Amino acid sequence: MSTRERLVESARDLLWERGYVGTSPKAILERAGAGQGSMYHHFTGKSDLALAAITRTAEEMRAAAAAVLHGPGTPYARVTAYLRRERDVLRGCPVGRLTMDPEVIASEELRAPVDETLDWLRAELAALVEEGKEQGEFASSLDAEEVAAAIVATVQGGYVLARASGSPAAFDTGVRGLLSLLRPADRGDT
Amino acid sequence: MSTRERLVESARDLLWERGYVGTSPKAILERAGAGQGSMYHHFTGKSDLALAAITRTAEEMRAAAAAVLHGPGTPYARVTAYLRRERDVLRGCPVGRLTMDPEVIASEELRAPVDETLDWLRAELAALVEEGKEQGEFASSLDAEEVAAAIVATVQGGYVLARASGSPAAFDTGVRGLLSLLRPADRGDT
DNA sequence: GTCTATAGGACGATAGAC
DNA sequence: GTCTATCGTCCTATAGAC
Repeated sequence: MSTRERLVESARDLLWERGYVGTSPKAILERAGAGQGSMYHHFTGKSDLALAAITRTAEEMRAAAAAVLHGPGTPYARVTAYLRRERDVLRGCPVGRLTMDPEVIASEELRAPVDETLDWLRAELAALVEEGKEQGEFASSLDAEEVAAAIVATVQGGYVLARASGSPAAFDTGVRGLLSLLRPADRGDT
Repeated sequence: MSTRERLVESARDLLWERGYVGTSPKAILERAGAGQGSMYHHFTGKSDLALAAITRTAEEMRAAAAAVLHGPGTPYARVTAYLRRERDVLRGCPVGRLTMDPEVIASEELRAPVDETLDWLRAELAALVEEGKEQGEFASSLDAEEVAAAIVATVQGGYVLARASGSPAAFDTGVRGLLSLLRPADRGDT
């Protein structure tokens, strides 16, 4: 792996773990096994490297979500698969956690990939819910955009509950609650 | 207000805005208009002051939530009132945001008030949902604990969506989605 | 109880050798 | 392209005067 590549990957790890404010260039360089010169050769500074890292993380997250959302099954089954897919729950969402970072939010450039990713996810889920409504799987009274926002919020908030309690169980409990509310009336399974 | 008091209030503001990692003693002192000696006289250090600040924030949050949750109305009405109560949405949740802070999560002492507050909120909502089930307002098939977790998660995740998009609207959209899923079948209003 | 002075190290960035 | 040296500032904490 090239030095540039190692820098981006190290920044991704640290951004996930400690956020932008909590991540120093020095820590990134140590993890990447590179000197300061390498970083300032490939990037203009901390924020430029962070942008590359965040952009890649956002891309990977979209790809992973798309794999499940565009998978097989009814809309409800695909929403379920998305909510239940394996997650490093206690590490939190590598994209969503950045919204709590004051310097990410203050920067149009750094916030953009975060916003776009969550917005894309919401739109994908909204399309899926809409499809479910057409097939009669979801109540026609539901607003697909609203329900999609609630789904994304439950996932993001699930990470908060899990990290607060120190256990992934809280995430799963919330997801089960949401799924029970979403469950088509004519189904009795779990 | 005493110097000690001003220190705690300044720390609360900055912890909310920038988190633990992003808040320096110097910034707290400047905001409080105090010298370093004052802080180290009243507290053993940054984490001790942060603990006092977090504890107070947690207490205030519980009191504010209790006022709505123990208010008048049916269980569904009270859940609605809780979800729709006025919030500084773009500032995020002063308690929940701390879960994204690596040093808060790493410290049993700092994490405890965060965990207890969210857990208390979940239990309060669970009791309310249970009450609603008994009154026939919520489906008896629902698990109160699970639904309560989904409600808390939606709120916490709503802050994430709002901050990502830079607009409080995303929070409200998610809340409307959750409320539509929770809404008793025999009701048709909004 | 509050102040200023100071410590020793980390912060983010730049310079210049190789 | 990568390195080390250095800059000026900020970090958290301690010392000691008042």
